[in-house]
Amino acid sequence: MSKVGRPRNQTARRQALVSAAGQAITERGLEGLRIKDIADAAGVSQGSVLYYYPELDDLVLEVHRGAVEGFVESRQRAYDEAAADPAVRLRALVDSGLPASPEDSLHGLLYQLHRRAGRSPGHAELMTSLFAREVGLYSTALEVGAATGVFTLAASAQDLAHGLVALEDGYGLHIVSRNAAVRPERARELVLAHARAVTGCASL
Amino acid sequence: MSKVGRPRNQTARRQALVSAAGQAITERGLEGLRIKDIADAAGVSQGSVLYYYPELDDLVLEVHRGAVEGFVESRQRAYDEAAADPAVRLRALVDSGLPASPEDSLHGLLYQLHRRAGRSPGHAELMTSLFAREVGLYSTALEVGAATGVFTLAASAQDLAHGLVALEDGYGLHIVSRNAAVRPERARELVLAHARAVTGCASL
DNA sequence: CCATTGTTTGAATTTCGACTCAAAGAATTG
DNA sequence: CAATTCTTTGAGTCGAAATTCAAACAATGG
Repeated sequence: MSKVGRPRNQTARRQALVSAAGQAITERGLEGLRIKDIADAAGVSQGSVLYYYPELDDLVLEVHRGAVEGFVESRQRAYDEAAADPAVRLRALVDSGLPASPEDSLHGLLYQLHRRAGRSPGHAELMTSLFAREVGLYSTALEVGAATGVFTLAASAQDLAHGLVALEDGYGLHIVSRNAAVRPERARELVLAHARAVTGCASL
Repeated sequence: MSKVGRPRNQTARRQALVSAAGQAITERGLEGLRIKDIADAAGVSQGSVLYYYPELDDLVLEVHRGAVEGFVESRQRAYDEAAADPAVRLRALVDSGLPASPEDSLHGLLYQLHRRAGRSPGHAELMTSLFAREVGLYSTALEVGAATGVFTLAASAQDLAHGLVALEDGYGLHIVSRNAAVRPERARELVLAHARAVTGCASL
């Protein structure tokens, strides 16, 4: 028995491919995604890509999963690293949620991948999960603020959190789509103004 | 001179092709768009499609233009046909701005086409123009309400209008992407709640 | 150091859809 | 109706990218 043969580090290779695919999608878009690009970016042959991902859709789904994970973690980190003051933390959340420019690659990638959601249940699930987690972050921030008396919420934390995430998504969509009327700085100001309004916290 | 030959109704044919292309995009997505599908939907041969649109991108741009135009007109109509009461009119705008279901084809089409904006200036321009016109509609509604004393605006009509459009876009994106946590009815309620908050108009 | 199995390659093949084009069909003018 | 030009067709060509595959290349166990 036990002819192990050669149990290589498949996970490492897979990880490299996912990262390479993300890069390729960022550069040429989902539509223009070619196996060759992924292979080149990862420094392997086309055959290797297919060896690990006979179904290319699985790879794209993995890219999506990775992007969602990375994004949520970065926001969680922004929240945790901000000073404990609820207003500061809420502001940190807002700052971490908008694309800094039309070239912001993580946001660009996420919007690209979200488009698949209408057609693919797997992607829809990831988008749903991202939304839920972002709502969770905002909810917590709002509730802590309310509990400490810094915020006076205009509605349930849940509802307000939904609104903030949707607002961010709307502005973000316009930013990455190069709508000249929506500049990142302006979007940030408007989201903050909205946050100020619904929390009754002037120091935001 | 003057051998007119056969000046057919090119515009009618073009219009038919644009409509057929819109249908094809709705069904298979921008990525999967094939000349054959357009031809089939229009009931002509592939050659004819190329005869009128040697550059397929031009056709897609035309689809986008048509979708934007149709959407803006439908909202304008919704606004005009509502009773003159500012609150009723604002509500009509909100109602006409959200997809009624994940299958809403006009909204679906628009989100699909907006994705090209990041990569194509022509599409970016259309998206920008749509945004500006929607903002215009909301601005007017808000200003009329403020002038008649029905609304008490929490900020400039411009800024509030931006916020309402972005909010709609954000929720709309989740709806067409089949995010189960964002139901059309709920989204509508939340947008209205936001409108109520920023206008101080309880009867909204 | 040989046997076994996992991995990688790249050339050959297949697939699919865009694009070409010559010929046929239709409207208009005179 | 003859001449002219616009329109339509669809079979054939072309090219790009996916997919296959047999052979070469490790790593590990014994």
